[in-house]
Amino acid sequence: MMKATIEKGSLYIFDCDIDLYRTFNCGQAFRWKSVSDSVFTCVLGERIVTVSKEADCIAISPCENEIDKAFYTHYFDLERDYTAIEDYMLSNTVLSRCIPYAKGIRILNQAPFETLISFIISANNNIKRISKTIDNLCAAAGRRIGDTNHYTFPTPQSIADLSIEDLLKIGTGYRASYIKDTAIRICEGFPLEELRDLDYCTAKSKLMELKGVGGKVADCILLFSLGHYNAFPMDVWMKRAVNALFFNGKQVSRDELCALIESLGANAGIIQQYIFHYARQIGIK
DNA sequence: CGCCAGGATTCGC
DNA sequence: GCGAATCATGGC
Repeated sequence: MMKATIEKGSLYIFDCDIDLYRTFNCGQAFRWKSVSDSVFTCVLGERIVTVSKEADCIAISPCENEIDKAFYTHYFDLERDYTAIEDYMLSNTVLSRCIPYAKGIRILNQAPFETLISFIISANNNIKRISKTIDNLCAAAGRRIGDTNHYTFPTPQSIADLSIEDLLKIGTGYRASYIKDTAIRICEGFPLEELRDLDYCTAKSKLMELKGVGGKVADCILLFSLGHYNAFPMDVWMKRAVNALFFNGKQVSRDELCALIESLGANAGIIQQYIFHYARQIGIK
C-alpha cells in the first residue's frame, strides 16, 4: 500500500520511485510542461496541477480532500505494483535492456476524449509538433483558467463547433476533418467511457469506427485512457524496436508479432511503453 | 533543401 | 484481405 498524506493543499506520496521526466516525456501525454528538473505542471480537468519530486517523495497540488486524492491515485496509477513489472522485465534478457532507460515510467490514466483527439493528431506526426498543435487547440477552443496562460482541453462540442479552416490554422493538417467528425460523433453520444468495461477486441473495433482512428491510435487510447493494459501500440519506433530486440533485425510476420504480445501477458502495454521509450532514447534504427 | 514523424484512408487488385 | 499512393506540415 502506498503511504500518502494530504497537507496544506498538497498530496504527498512517500517511497514512490516514479520518474516524472520519463513519465511525462515518453510519448503518452503531450501537455505536461517542465518548470524545472523536478517540477512539472499540466492542466487536468479544470485546474492547473503541479507535481514535484524530492528524494522518494512526490508532491501533487492542488489536493484538498479524498476525492482529489482518489483522482490522482488513478491518474498516476499509484496502486499498481510497477516494481513487479520491472522485476519481470529484468528477468528477461531482452527486456532488461530497457530498464536503465525507462525505469520509473508510469502509464497515466488520462481523460479519454483528450486522449482520443490527441492521438488522432499524432498520426504520421512528430511529438514536438503534436504538443504544439494540441496547445493551439486548447488556446483556440478551451477555456482560459483565470488570467493565466493555461487552458482546459476543449469539450467535444467546442471542437465540433470549430470550422475546418480553424483546425487547419491550428496546424492539424489533413487530420482536420477527422477531428471535427470525431468530435461530432462524441457529441451525438458515442459511448467512449463505456469502452473501459468492454473486452479489448470489442472496444478496439468500436473505437476504429471513428474517423482518424486506426489500429495503432485505438491501442494508444485504450492503453493511456481506458485501462486496457494489454493494448500494444505499434508505431514506426516500436516496429524497429521489436525487429531489433526480438527478431535480430528480421521482418516480423503478423502472427509472430501476435505471439510475442501474447507472451508478454496482461501488462503487455506497459512493457510496450518501456520499450518505446528505450527505443527513442537510444535512437534505434 | 529533402526526409521524417507514436498512421489512416482510399483505391485497385 | 493486402500493397501502394496519398494526405498537411513543422522539425531537423
